[in-house]
Amino acid sequence: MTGTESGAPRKQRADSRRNETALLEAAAAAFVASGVNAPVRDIATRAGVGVGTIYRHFPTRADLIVAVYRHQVEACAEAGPVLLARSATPHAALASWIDLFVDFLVTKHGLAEAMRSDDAAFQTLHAYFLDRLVPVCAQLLDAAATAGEIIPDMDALVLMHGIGNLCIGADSPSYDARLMVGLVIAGLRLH
Amino acid sequence: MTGTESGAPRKQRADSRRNETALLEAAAAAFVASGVNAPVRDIATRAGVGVGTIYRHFPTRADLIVAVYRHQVEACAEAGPVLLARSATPHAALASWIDLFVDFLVTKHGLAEAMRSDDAAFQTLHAYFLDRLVPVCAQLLDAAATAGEIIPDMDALVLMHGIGNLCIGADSPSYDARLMVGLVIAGLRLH
DNA sequence: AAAACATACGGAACACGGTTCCGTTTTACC
DNA sequence: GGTAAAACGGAACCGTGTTCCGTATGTTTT
Repeated sequence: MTGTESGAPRKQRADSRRNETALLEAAAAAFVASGVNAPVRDIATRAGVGVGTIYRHFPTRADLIVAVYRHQVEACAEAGPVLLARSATPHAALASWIDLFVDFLVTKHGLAEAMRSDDAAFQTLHAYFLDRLVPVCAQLLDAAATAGEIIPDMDALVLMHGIGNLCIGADSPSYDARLMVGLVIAGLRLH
Repeated sequence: MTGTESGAPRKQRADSRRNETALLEAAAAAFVASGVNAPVRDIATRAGVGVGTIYRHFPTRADLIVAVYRHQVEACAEAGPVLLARSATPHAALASWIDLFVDFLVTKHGLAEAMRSDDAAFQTLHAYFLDRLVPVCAQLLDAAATAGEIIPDMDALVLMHGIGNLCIGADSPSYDARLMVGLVIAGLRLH
């Protein structure tokens, strides 16, 4: 008989919790060292666990990435309204916020690439980033449009997708992601 | 006639030439069906050859891609001066030319991704595209800058790199690469 | 404290794609 | 024809992601 009575579930085992935090730290270190595509085995070794343990805690790579960067994404999301309130104009707020977002992306080797992957395993990543950040971006766009500073009806999802793309390969010396993003922001302006 | 110059190399074997064209056709078909990252074995099977034969003719995947798309890249490169001569303004020529380039990229599933890969195997691809197209773009940019239509000193390499990036994932229904490229072009304008 | 049980672990094994290597076959030339 | 260079095929190898299951560990019960 399967005791399906939904009573008090056992609390998570101590070793499980330990391994989870060890994995998060190991993954963060590996991401810095080798980018977000660091081999699974590397991360497992760093954390001193077997590969199975990774998959048990983070079924897809995206889950791990989300877990590692959650705070930073949250910070970025929360910065939106703050910037809007404090900036001279909505357009300035938008530019500052996009700057934050770009900073975040370009400092995470390979994250921008991963963001746009259509691999099913990255669905979670995609979903999380977009769910969290697109509304913030939309708010900023809306404020700037209402103020007559930029073209109306710009789709926040498309814009973020495009900015993410522009940040791919940002560490190449012959490329300048910020310059390109700047052109996009300039292109949004009414003139 | 049969030049018997000393050291005259044997002419290429007939089977070799046959296989090369078979491979080009097979690769073109595979690229259409599965994108430019189609498995090597698939291409070999389509062409009815062994995998070794692919590597003998095209040491890297980039070599194969370049061979398959050479005509189209040439056509794009040659269109630059023509557009410049025929368009109302240099800026219009630039916009039209970039449109051509974007068309080329978005219709080749996975090509934009491959273009930006820093994998050593794609060095050839990178080099060929840039060698062939960047000067054309630079000429258009220069003409438009001289005419006072756009900001001066825009680096053609950075611009093409960025446009290539924007075309990544262009087949996603929730994205619009052309819209983003349009923003960039608008951003180039002096205002 | 020990038994009983659920939970979590480790890492071998598998899948898959790129790449190399070498014995065999085909072709060009004499 | 004969011979040697050129080219071929595909098995074998490597690096990664992913799965699976016998074992170990932690928790609860007696």
